[in-house]
Amino acid sequence: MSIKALKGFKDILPDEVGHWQFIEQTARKIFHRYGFEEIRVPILEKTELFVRTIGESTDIVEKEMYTFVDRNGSSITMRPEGTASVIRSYIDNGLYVRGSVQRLYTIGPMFRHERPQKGRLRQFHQMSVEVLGSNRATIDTEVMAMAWQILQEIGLQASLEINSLGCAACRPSFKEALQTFLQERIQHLCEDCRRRSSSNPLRVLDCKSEHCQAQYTSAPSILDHLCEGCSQHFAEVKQTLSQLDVPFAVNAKMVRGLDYYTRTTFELITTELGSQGAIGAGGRYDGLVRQLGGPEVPGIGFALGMERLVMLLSQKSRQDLGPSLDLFLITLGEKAYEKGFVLLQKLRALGLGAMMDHEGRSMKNQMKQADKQKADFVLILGENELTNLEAPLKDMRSGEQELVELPPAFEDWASSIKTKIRQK
RNA sequence: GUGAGCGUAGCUCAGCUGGUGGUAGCACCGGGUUGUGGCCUCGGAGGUCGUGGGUUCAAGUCCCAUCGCUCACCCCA
Repeated sequence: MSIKALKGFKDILPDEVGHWQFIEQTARKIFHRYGFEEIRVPILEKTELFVRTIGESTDIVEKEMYTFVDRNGSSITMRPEGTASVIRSYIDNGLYVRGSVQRLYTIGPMFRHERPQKGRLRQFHQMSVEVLGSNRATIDTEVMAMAWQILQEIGLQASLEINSLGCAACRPSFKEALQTFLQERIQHLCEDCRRRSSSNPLRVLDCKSEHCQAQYTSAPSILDHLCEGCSQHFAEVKQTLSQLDVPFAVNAKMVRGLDYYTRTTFELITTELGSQGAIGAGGRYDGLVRQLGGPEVPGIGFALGMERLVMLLSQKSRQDLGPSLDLFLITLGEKAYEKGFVLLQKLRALGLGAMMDHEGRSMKNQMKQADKQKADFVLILGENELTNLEAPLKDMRSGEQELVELPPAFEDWASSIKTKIRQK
């Protein structure tokens, strides 16, 4: 029995890695355009970090974390999301002294022990972004506009839904109103909603049951309970999103799975991935830094799900994004192979992408390899070429080929070949 | 955690009411082209039919168990 990868853990194979690189490169380019800097944080953290930030009674913390005791007896966890670690690092390293506003992004694997399905793995990858140190609504808009632009430049479509969850001042009154509403019709609700009505009432609004949703059409809306500050903030977010021509829809029933969110929350949603429609999501978390022992610093961030982006992209385009090669060197016979092997290395030292066959395959086979590797040129080196000191250089796109002189001094071959290739 | 579906070549899959594993497609190797790719054509190699048990003269096919994968619920990126 051969050894298989763990359930929910997947290899990203050479054939698909081009999509990953394209998405990452596009995103990095845009992050930098918006003044974000990369930060790389550890994959393991003390368990306490996630319990305190994400929330003790969330699904993530209750049943999805890879948590274990290390050899020293301390409880550590493989990060289930990125924000907590970045905030920890921000406080840990006193990054607020670098400037009052920090714009950070990080890309890497996250781990959640869930039942795998389409678009949901146990190890998955996120690109996540945080802005720390500003509570202006325009920052919320800027961040959403950036997420929007990344999708556009990758060539994907999604809809942006936004909501406001209020703040410590106004959310309690909404929670109370909602709970009263739920109590009044508790017997009409599904089992899950009954349970949630006391443990996490906001969550019921997200219920999938049509019967429950019918009830909730008349439920109190968080947007009616926002305090003046939150209300103004949300109004400004909507207004500036429109000014920047970012299309959005308000979804007053949107709830997020992490407890730390305040005010603006948003999701980027697609209908083309089956049941896992969120390809990106985030929101504001104004109390979080303080809560973790840092200064009173507001923050906002979001994460994009790499696997989901890759899936969308490969559904859309079948184009091959793999790397190409400058030259494939065909050798015929052992003597040519030996010379060619040294020449190959010289070509590479000059900065050319170059490959050859090492298995003594036929001419036809070597041409096929050149084609498969997307070589721009092929140089053919056999007994004749070695004696005549000239070799055919074939342009694989046009099919044309010309003889290039091979200088008697072996060392000069590579640069003369490079010159020929670069001329084209 | 709950439910459903599926495990046959490296990949995607045929295989009817049990009766000798498919000239199947893609990929791979070779020939057609004594030294020129993509297209075409001919040939070749490649399998403990997931595993274990049961029924039967006979099991890829039926039954049971087990492992694995997938999708959905839930949750979320």
